Amino acid sequence: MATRQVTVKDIARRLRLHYTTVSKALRDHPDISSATKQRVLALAEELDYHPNSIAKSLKNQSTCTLGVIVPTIKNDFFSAVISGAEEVAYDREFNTVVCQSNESAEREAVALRTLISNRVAGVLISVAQTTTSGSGFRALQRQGIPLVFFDRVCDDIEADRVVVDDVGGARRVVEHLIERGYRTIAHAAGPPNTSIGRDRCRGYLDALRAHGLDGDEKWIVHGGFEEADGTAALGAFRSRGPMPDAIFAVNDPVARGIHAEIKRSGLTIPRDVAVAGFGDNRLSAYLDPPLTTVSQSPYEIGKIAAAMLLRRIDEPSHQCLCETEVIPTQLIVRKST
Amino acid sequence: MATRQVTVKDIARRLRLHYTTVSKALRDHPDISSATKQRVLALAEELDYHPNSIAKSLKNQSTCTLGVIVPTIKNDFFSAVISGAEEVAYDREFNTVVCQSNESAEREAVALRTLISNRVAGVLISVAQTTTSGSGFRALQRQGIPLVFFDRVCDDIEADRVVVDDVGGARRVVEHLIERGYRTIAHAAGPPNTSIGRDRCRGYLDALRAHGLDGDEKWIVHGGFEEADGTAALGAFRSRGPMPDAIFAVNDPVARGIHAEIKRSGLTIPRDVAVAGFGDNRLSAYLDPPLTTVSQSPYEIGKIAAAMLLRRIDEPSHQCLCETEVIPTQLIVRKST
DNA sequence: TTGAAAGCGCTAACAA
DNA sequence: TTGTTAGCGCTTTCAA
Repeated sequence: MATRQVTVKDIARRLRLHYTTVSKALRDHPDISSATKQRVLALAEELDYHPNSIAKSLKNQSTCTLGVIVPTIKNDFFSAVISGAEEVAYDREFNTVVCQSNESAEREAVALRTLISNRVAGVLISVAQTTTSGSGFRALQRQGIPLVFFDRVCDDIEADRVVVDDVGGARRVVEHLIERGYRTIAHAAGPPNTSIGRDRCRGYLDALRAHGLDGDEKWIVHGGFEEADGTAALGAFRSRGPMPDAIFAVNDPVARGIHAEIKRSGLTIPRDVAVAGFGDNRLSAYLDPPLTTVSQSPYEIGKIAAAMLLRRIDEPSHQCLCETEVIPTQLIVRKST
Repeated sequence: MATRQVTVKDIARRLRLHYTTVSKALRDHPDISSATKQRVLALAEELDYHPNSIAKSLKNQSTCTLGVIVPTIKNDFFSAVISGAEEVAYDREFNTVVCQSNESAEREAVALRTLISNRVAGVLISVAQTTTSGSGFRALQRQGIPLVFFDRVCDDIEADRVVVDDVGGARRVVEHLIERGYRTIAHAAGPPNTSIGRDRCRGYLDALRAHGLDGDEKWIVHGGFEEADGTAALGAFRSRGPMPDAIFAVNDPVARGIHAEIKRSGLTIPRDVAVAGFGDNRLSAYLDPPLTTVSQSPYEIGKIAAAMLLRRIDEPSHQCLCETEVIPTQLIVRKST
């Protein structure tokens, strides 16, 4: 135990062969006679040889590793995306290393540097809430490492993207509220510096406008993506006068905060206030009443994003024309509206 | 773009220094004059130099990477464990690569081989449901790579472990059922080849025995860890005669399957049948009625397991004395019992 | 204080 | 068919 790991040289020495011969034999190179190959393979097995992919990567100047950076993996959505991406990577014998930014731009930058240093073949990223500039991502591109954004994208940078139809999904759910007869519809919006925050807000406003309902600034409150932000948002609405008929939250956690706070204050959902979210988290179906929301297909997003990234890795040539894949959403109507 | 990444040699050439001098300067080696260091650092910055950790790893014969293998990351418990582990690793500037076995022993073996090939410094693992032998793990140890099991351990192998007090937790929740007056208490057990399946079943039997309630074989049904296994278990109980008073499930997803199926069949929880789980998944508090369960601290488990692993990595010397850390559990009583 | 040489494990190109 | 040489980017040891 704790003995140095066995290398091609160890095998070569024991077989009185040159180590390059062993190397070729192990990779089933046509040069080598099948008799030799068998001897080599047998001894490799016996000695418990494991090829050193670090050395291989150094030699090949490339790794078979995809980096993934997400705000957190403790989140239905991101963990499903990662699963999807990993699945695709696995089929191509690529590894996946996952980093969490914890919504911190600084930590995201560290992750980025680490991935560059590890010479990953490509990076999938959903940007942190506090990230304001795309300069860190440009560093990746300067190193020739392809980059695919998913879900939360960075606008000031040219790169492939996989996003859900945030504007459309938001519009759809707000239209649903309008159809149900709600008239003063508030929006617990996300951080305005995030793409999904902006887009979902735009969808909300689009829907109102399309139905001749003026969007009133006082019915929009910006916050983060957590449950606590929902609680805070409700407080803000309350302080601004009478309660709205309905509230559309930027995502399900925020909706959950609102949902809980409304119930806590003795009001009834949806009779007094209707609530809708975005994202269709696992939990949302179990709330009482269950939450109306918009489903995005995270597993699919992961698969598509990884496939896109692998395509870029395969053909680094036409680096210029960036694609944006928009994944359609689905309105999930439940009892909260 | 797509230009070769810059190396110490590039910096050296531009500065008319030897590349080893640059290497030392970058690492702030005392040999080098501060004037030179500054020039090197400045140019490194300007040229966007990123050290190649692959080369470094090859040279040092070691990486700063921890491998983590879990059945799936789409699971509260495992994703929280990973978060905890990553946190500890991050503080020590270690990377974390996460692999999913999807509960398949074969895929787990592939992950193990990959991690060995990538010469990770250590491995954290919670074994797949279908893994029967520990031989794959022994391969790791033969390579001198330390291994820490968490939650689902492998008994026929000597290694560090971090487990929750499965026996105690199960006993505690079953005792709670007995105290509430339930008498025929069934157990939807896990796969008998998993450590947690066996231990939770043992805790269940211990509690019954301690209170003079004979464990009857017909009240134990073995299955997997998924919601569907709960549905199946309830079917099995039903076919064996009248319903039990209470059912203790090996984990929360299984309890959820049972919970839903009981409601579907028109019975009331806990009046007709009480249900308890294990694990305190996020969802469980939101069921109607909310699920009584046992909380294990996954984030803590991850932190402790990673710390244990790092200690082993730091001091590979006393490889023999293996520790087992048992994390206490907490009974969470809710309305389902 | 800086430079030179060697080597980590592997592969590719070429030579025998 | 097998062997030789060189080099990937870095660090370590020793020499200048």
